[in-house]
Order: sequence, then C-alpha cells, then structure tokens
Amino acid sequence: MRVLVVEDDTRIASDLAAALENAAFRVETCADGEEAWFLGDTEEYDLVVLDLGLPRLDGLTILKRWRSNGRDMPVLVLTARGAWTERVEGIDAGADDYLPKPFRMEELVARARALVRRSAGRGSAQQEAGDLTLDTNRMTVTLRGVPVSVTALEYRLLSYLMLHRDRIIPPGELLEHLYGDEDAREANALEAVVTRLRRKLGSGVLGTRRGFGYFLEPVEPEG
Amino acid sequence: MRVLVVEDDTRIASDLAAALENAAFRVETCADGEEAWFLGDTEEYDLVVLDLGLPRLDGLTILKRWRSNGRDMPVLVLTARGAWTERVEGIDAGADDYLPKPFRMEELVARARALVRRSAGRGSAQQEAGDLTLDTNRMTVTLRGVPVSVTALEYRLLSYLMLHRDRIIPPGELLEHLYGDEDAREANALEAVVTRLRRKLGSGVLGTRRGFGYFLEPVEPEG
DNA sequence: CAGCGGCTGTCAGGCCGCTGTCAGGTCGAA
DNA sequence: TTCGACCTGACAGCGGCCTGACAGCCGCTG
Repeated sequence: MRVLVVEDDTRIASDLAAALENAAFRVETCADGEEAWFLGDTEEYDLVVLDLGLPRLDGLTILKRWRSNGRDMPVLVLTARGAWTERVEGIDAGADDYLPKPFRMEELVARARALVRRSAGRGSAQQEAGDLTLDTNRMTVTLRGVPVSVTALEYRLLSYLMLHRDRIIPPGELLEHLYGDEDAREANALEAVVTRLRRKLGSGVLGTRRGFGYFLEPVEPEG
Repeated sequence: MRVLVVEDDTRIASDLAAALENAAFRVETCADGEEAWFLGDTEEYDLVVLDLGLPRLDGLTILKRWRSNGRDMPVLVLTARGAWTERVEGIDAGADDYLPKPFRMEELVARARALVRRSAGRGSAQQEAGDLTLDTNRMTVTLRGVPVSVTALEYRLLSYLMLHRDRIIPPGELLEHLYGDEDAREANALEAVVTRLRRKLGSGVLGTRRGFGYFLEPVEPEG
C-alpha cells in the first residue's frame, strides 16, 4: 500500500510517516501544495493523507483538481480544531474521510486502513482471490484454508496484487510500490520475491503475463 | 487503557488520577469545559470520568455534543449528592453510569473497570488467550491456572495485546500505548519488556512476527 | 538520611531470518 | 535461431529482534 502524506509541519509529517509505516504502508511525504497536486495527479497512490493549510496551493483546491481530473484514490483530510466549515468543504471537494487535529495516530491508522479496504470494495478484513485469502488484521495468508507463512515484503506484494486483482500490474509499478523511486532496486529483486512466493504458494496462484506484469490467478482449476 | 478525568476541583482530580493510575489506567486530567470537549472529540479514550460543574462549558452539554458527533466511548458522570435530576439528564445525554459525590475511590475504580469491560464487549473480568488469563479486576495474570507475578508495565502490555488479540500489533503502536507520543522511548525498551515477560511466561505465549509485530498465541499446543 | 530492593530504560553484543545481487538457465515471441 | 523477459539457486550483508548487564529512579525501611 502506497500512501502520500501532504503536510507542511515537518514534525507532524514525520510522525504520520512513522505511524503509517508501522502499519505496513509505504509512505511518501510532501510539504508543498503545488508539488502535492502534481504527485497526486501523476503518481498512483492507494491513499492520500491531506492537510489543508499548505504553502503555494491550498489543500481543498488540490483535492478539487484531482477529482475533476478523474483521480479517485481515497483521500483522508486533516482539518483544524473545530473548523466545521472545513469538514463540509472537504467532503464537498471529494474527501473520503476527515480527521480533526490533533488526533491519535492509532485512529488515523485505523481510518487509513478502513479507507483502503473500502476502496478495494471490501468491508471485511478478509480479502480473497482464487484460493488465496489475506487477513489484513493478522497479516496472515491462507491457501485453500491452509496457513502459509510469508515475510513482510512478500505480504506487501500479495496485498497490493490483491487490491488490484482486476488488472495486471507491471513490474515497474510493483517495484515502485514495494520500494519507491528514491531507493530503487533492480528489477531482479522483484523477480526474486516472486520466486520465493511461488515456492510457498505453489504454481497457479501468482501469474505472469510476459511483457505486461504480474497478477493473482482468479480461480484455481482442479482441487 | 486510557482515561480522561474532567474535574475542576484539583484535589479531587489528583485523587482520581492516583486511584485510576493504581488500577493501571493511563490518566489525563482536564479542568476546563471547552478543553474537555475538544479532547473528548479528538482523542481516543477508553473511558471518560466527567464532572458536571465545569467552567466555560457544562458537563452535560459536553456529553451531548460528543454523542451527537458519534463519540461513543464510555462516560462515567459524577453528580452532586441527591441531585437526582442530574442523573436523569445525564443518562438522557448519553452517560453510561453515574456516581454521586462524595464517593469511595474503590467504587469509582470498580465502576470504571466495569464500563471498560462492557465497552470491550466482555461481561466477565476474565480475559483469556491460549493458556493465558488476565483478571482485570485484580490485575493478576495466570498461566494454565498458575499465578504469575507481573509488573504494572508488563500488565499493561499484556492487557493491550489481550484486547486486540485478533490481530498483530506493530511495535510502534505498542510503544504509543505503553508510553504515549510525548515521552517516546526507544524501540529497545519494548523489546526489553517482552524479553522479561517471556522469562516469566515461558515461550509459546508472547509471539513475534518478524517485520509485523507482537501478538498473544491463540492456543498452546501440547499440555 | 542512608541503605536496599524492585522496576525499567539504555547499551552493547550477537543471532539469524530476510532480502538484494549475481550468475546462470529457461522459455516465449518474432 | 536469436533476443530479451523472466526464473531460480546460491550467497553474503543487513537489520530486526533477543538478551544479559548495568545504572538511574523511586518507594520503602530502619
């Protein structure tokens, strides 16, 4: 899960980043309004945490522009204390949830998780694709009901494929989601992870479309 | 367990805080109505102890506002002696329990515990996970029926893991609950607590998922 | 006040699971 | 056949995690 944190207060931003990283999100932060708008418009995020008071370009304006451009990722807006008008405006502008400052990090994380789940079209902590099931609470993976032990990195890969199980994910997008552009790994790192996962899951779960990317097999023929 | 004490009499407030801290609550106090409303609206508490006579904003008004905003944490209202109208109003406003002043600290603590248990969806004071049992009344821990002596910090760790035993708790979340954001400890402090607990409980009780966090083992294989 | 003991955070050291890289091998497409 | 995308086993380094030791703090006791 890739999340963009737009917050100009560096202390809050780093706290947010730490909390979200603990929740297995991959976090990028941005303190400038113009840059935030550009990032949200061009990059693929699973969630955006958006502060309203920003230099150069206001958060509400950013959000409206994204929506009018068809960007539909879930956006969690941070509002100032008691600023009721901001809430209304934020929801009008297309926010999916809001959280008044100051807030507890656990609550933010909980709402972030809920938004990501909701955007994946699932209200439950269980996500399924074919014979594979992810439990986002326990961070466990089961295959045909049998538990499979996976590492944190492997889980993040599966989790992302699960969220976008309706399409094929190019290797570049996966690399970007697992690591980020800044500390880029070679493409082979991803292939290594895939190989290890296949050894655990068997074939017929993690599919490849040569030249396009990876995906989760929707159904597993034969029992 | 995090509790907010709203009381403008500083002496009563400090007594309350001392008693609740003895009962392993993490206590925050507040003497001002406006501030209390704000805190309860934005922070996550497991319990609020609310005095009705407050400067700037009346306790009942605060409570009504919280409820209308969807804040559903348990609230224990302190009423003046014999003011039965306040009781009715308090319950109408959404109080979960009330206690007439003056009261015995033991009774307050008992009711506080009961409220927290009820809100956690458990009617009993016993909470179990695998071979481990917590008695939230007596703050004792037993392993396979054998009492185990744990410190206050260790108990709070176990208590939090017990409350969320359906999922994996990241180290950051545990640190935040044990200490709070303000006085942060190094991650190693948590690891030290875990090591000491394991020495007391043996292996197979407090589990680690590398890269994810800690959890209570649901079952203990072999007797 | 001095001594003592329990509690707990920090430090240093070490283990080992995780993971990126490398050097090949395999397979599909043109 | 050739090329490049992809797979795979081996391996080494890193870092998450564990642990014993130590010191500071605090309450208790004499």
